[in-house]
Order: sequence, then C-alpha cells, then structure tokens
Amino acid sequence: MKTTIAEVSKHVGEEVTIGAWLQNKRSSGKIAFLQLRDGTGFMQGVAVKAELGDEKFQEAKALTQESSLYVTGVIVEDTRSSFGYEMQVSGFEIIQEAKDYPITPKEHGTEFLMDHRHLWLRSRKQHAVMKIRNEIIRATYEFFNVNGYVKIDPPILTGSSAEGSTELFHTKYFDEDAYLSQSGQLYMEAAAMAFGKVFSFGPTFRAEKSKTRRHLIEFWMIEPEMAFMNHEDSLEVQEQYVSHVVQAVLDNCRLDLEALERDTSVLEKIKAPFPRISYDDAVSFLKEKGFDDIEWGEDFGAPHETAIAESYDKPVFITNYPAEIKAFYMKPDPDRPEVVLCADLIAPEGYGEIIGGSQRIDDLELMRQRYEEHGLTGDAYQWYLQLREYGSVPHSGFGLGLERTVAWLSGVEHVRETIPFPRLLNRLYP
RNA sequence: UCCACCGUAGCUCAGUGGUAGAGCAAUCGGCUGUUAACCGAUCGGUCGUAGGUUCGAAUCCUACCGGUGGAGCCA
Repeated sequence: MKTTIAEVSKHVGEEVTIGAWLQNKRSSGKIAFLQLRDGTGFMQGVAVKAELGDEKFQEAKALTQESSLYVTGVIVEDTRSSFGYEMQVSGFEIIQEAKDYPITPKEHGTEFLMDHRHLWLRSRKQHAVMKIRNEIIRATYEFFNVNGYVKIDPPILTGSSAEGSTELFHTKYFDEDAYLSQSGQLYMEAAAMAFGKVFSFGPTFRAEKSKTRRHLIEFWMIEPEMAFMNHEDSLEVQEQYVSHVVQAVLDNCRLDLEALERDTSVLEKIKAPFPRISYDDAVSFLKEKGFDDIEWGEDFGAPHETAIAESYDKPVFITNYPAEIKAFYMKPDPDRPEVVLCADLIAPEGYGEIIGGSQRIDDLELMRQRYEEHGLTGDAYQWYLQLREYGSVPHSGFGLGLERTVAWLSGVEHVRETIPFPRLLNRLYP
C-alpha cells in the first residue's frame, strides 16, 4: 500500500510503497543506504544485494541525487536514528533520473544557494525552517480563533501610507497612483470598530535599502487590533500570544528543531509574563553600560536593543517611547504627553524587535492635530479620521513580524532563510 | 547611501611577481551498518571585466561589474 514517511509509524512490519526523492546515498559492495525524502519527512532505506538480486542492486548503487522513485519495502523500528524507523528495501521504480543536481552534499556559499533557492528548499534544514514557519502560522490562527478574534484581510494595494515614514513601492492604478501596503493597521482599526477583536495575516512591502540579517523587502505580518483594550491589556495579549506560539513549536516541531541544532532550553523559558522596561530606564541603563551615543529623545539602534535584550532570558517590552520618534496615531500618556502608550517587544539572543504595538489615539481633535503636524493632508485619510467621529472607543493593536519570529525560534542567522522565496535588496529571483 | 572584506575548476577554497593546485561533485573500480561514509584512479581552468606597470601578472595599480558582512531605517 502507498503511504508517506510521516505515516510510517503506523505501518511497522508491513510492506509499503513511498513516492520519494533520493537525497543522498552511501554504498558498499553488498549494501546501500538510500537517504529518502518525500516532503513529509526524511527516512533511510536499506538496500541489501542478497535480497534485491545483482541487477537491481547495481541499479540502486547507480541512483543519482534527487532522482524520483517509488520505493517499496518493510518498515522496521530503528533506534540508531532520531527518526526511529527505516525501510528494508525490497524494490523500487525510477520515476525520473536526475543528472548533476547542483546542490551537492558539501558546503556552498550564500549567493549560490540563493540562486538555487527553488532547489535549496528541499534540503533538511530549509525544510525544518519552513515547517517551523508553518507551525507559527497554524498556532497564530489557533490562538486568535480560540480567543474570539475575527480574521480580516486588509488591502495590499492602497492609495496612501499608514505611517508616512518608510519608503513605499509605487505603482500605477489605472490613472491613479497606488502603493503596496507597508501595514494593514489603519484598515484593521476600522475592522476593530466593526468586529471588536480582529487580526490580519498578510504580506507587506518596504522599499528601503536595508541590507541586514533582519530585513526583507517583502515580509509577512500578523496585526491584531482590539476595541475596548488599553495599552496594558494589549501587552498581556502579546505575551500570551508569543508564549503560545513558542510552546506550539516546542510541542510540534521536535525533529525540525533537532535538525537545526536549536538549543531548546532557551525556548522552554519563554512563558508569560514578559519583563517591561520603560524607555526612560532603558536610556539610563544604556548610559550605565557605557553607551555614549544615545540621548533621551533618540531612537535605539540595533546594538542598543541587543544590549537591553541581553539582560533578560525572555523577550522584553520597551515601553513609552518619546512621541517625537513614533507614529502619529499613538496615544500620548495622559500623565506625560511627551511619551506615548506603546511598546516594542525585543526577542532574546540578538534577534531584535519582533513586535511593535500601541494604544491608538481615539480623540478626533487630537488625531486631526497630530495628523497635520505630520503633514499628512489629503482625502486618503478622511475615512480614518471618521472612525473617531462615530462611537470612538479606546483601542490598541500590534504587529508581529513573522520572519523575525521564525528566525528566532529556528535559531537561523538571517531572515532570508525564513521565507520560501525572499525578496532582498538585490534579489527578485527566483 | 556609507564603511569593511571578497570574486581562481560545476561547488567550497589554497596559491601574494616566475610551469594553475586541493577537497567535494561527475565518471570507472573496491568495500555488509553507512550518517556531509570511506579507499584508489580518471575528468575538469578566458584566475569577474577593461585598461595599466613589468622581461614576465591570478598575484601590483586604476576604473567598472557582481557578491558578503555591518550601519542607518524598521517588523
């Protein structure tokens, strides 16, 4: 019967057929080890000359890397691999013979691997990272569905920008100008006024010439928005959400974390509540640490964030930044209007900011004023201002960067490995 | 955009003024428990491009192109 590698534990002692690719092989005069992968998993097949016969054994020894096969054999338990099972091959049929597969078993450089991303995705570690990405997405839907959120899809083509700061991708929309979305937030605020608690999951685009391990031109964000929730309520949602996702990955991606040699003991500690440090205290902390390149009122750079995060073994919220350096829609602290009710969540181990969130301004006049201070005039924002006109309520929301979260949980160095086909400063291919 | 470093065989790299090298891959052979298997042999080159210095340049100089890491900006 036909099955998959993910299902073989249900077929111990039975003869099954699996459609697979040959990832690698090792052979001697009378035995050959076939490293098989079928998309659902990775397993070894053992081909013995005495059982296959001379002719078929010679054919097995001549199999090339990434040839596609139907392999038949009996599944046996095998304690020598972490997978726990292997197949005693009784026969196989070649579907297609692959010649000169470019990604050989030895090491390769970044440029070569990125040029062959469509093939690189087949390798064990890349497969593991994508499975972890998938689990984070699954656990995200689970968390928000269980907690009564409605999934809402904001548009990708927009006539205006959410924050007015970052560089947008420009395109034509018939006779008008349009931009690719850099955030769905403003639309999610509208959705929260209609559905209470909502979340979005979709791609965002930023035409910035960023060239670091934490930046992609096209990346995916999860953006929840909650009516009747203040900043503190939002922080609790954030820490519970992140804890839920981490636990789901630990529970459901054991083999993938193992393949990536991820130290899971540091992930086991990620449980709510998370520590909080105010912007004020963070500036003092950095000065004590010897940073002389930061003054109150300036934004933190990557080295500052890392220095702060290093003091904790959980993600840390940096709260209440100066209003000057944050987006126009963030609500000022009533007791201290020079700072806003916001927080960035900084992941441990130098993975940087994974969440940015805030309570939003709900007062029409203040919003209008902020709006003009930022020079954001025009019709495009009229609908956004109108949300404050008809039953405005306190509300908060945040955005989590999926790829940075995948990088953190997987333990990979660079976000380009956390998305199937990364769009980078100099890369639109494959 | 700025700073630093790198472009040599299909891949990863060594060679720093005097005959172009290794490992892996590929091809052939050997090996019954391999884990990037191992052992022997064979095959493999416009040294990123253009100009310059020199008796002689992969090697030194200039420009350009491409890449890697970092900064700023951000998730």
